[in-house]
Amino acid sequence: MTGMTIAALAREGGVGVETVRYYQRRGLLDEPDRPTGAGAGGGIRRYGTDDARRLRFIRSAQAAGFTLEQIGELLALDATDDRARARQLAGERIAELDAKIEELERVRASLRRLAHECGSGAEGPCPILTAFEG
Amino acid sequence: MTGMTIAALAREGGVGVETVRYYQRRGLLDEPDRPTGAGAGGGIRRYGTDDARRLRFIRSAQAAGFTLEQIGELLALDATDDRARARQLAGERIAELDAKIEELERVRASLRRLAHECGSGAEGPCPILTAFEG
DNA sequence: CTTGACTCCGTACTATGGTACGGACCCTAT
DNA sequence: ATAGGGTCCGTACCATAGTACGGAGTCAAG
Repeated sequence: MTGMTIAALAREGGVGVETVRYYQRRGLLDEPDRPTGAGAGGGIRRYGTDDARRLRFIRSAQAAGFTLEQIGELLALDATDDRARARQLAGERIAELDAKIEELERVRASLRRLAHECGSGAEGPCPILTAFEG
Repeated sequence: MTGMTIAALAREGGVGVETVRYYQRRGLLDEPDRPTGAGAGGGIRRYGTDDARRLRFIRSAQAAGFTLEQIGELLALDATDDRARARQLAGERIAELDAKIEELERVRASLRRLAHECGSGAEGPCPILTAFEG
C-alpha cells in the first residue's frame, strides 16, 4: 500500500497528527478519499509527497509570519502562479513587520532606560513602576 | 455622592466598561463594595482616583508589551516597591524583545529579497512561493 | 482470532484579551 | 410615578492556532 498514514505525514512535517487534521479542517490540506474497504466506515487515508510538500509550504510560510488565512491564499497563488498578488502579499507583510519592529524597538529603548535608572540611584520609588503611573 | 461610576472610570482609562469588569475578574482592579442601600441587591459601585491610577498603570504597562499576568505582578510590586524584582521583570521583557526583534528582522530580510527577485526576472515560478516549498 | 497500535470523527478545551447579551435592578429627572 | 439610561452579573461568544478526549472502526502481527 503506497503513501503515508497521517502520523507519517505529521512526523514528516514536524507537527502533530491533530495539527494535520486541523489544517484539513481549515482547508489547507486535502483529505484523501478513504479506500472503500470493509464494512461501513471505509479504510485509512493515505498521503503522498504532494501532501508533504504542501505541509512544508505551510510551515515555512508560517515561519515567515503569515497567518493561516494568508497561507490559504498563498497556496491558491501557488496553483495559479499569480506573481503580482504574491508580491502584494509579501509587501503587506513587510509593512506589518516594519511597523511591529519599530514599535518593539521603541518599547525596548524605554524599558532599557527605566531599568538603568532603577539600577542607579536607590532613593525613592522604582522608576520602572512610576513610569506606568502617569 | 463621591466617586465615578464604572462608565466614568472606563472613559477615564480609555477602555470599555466590559474591559474594566474583565480586569476586575482578573484581579487587576478592585471591586468596591456596593453601598448597602435599598432592598436585596445593594447600590452602584463607586470608583476613586486610586482606581483610575491603577487602570492607567495597566494600560501603560500593556503598551510596554507586558501580559496581564505580568502586570498583576507589577501591581503587587508597586505596593511593596521591590526594585530588584521590577528590574528582573524588565530585564526578562527586554530579552524577549531582543529575540522577537531579531526574528522579525530575519523574516523581513528574507521576504524583501524574495519580493525583489520576484519583481525582476519574470521567467519561471515566483520565488516567493517556491521559497516555501523546500 | 485476538491484541494492540493506529485512525477517524465530532466535540470540547487551552491560552490571551477582550466583547456581547439578556434580565434584573437602581437611580434620576420629569 | 414612570420612563430612560446606567449598573450588575453570569454566561456565552470572538479571533488565532492549535491540543485533548472518547468511542468506534481498521489493520497487521503473533
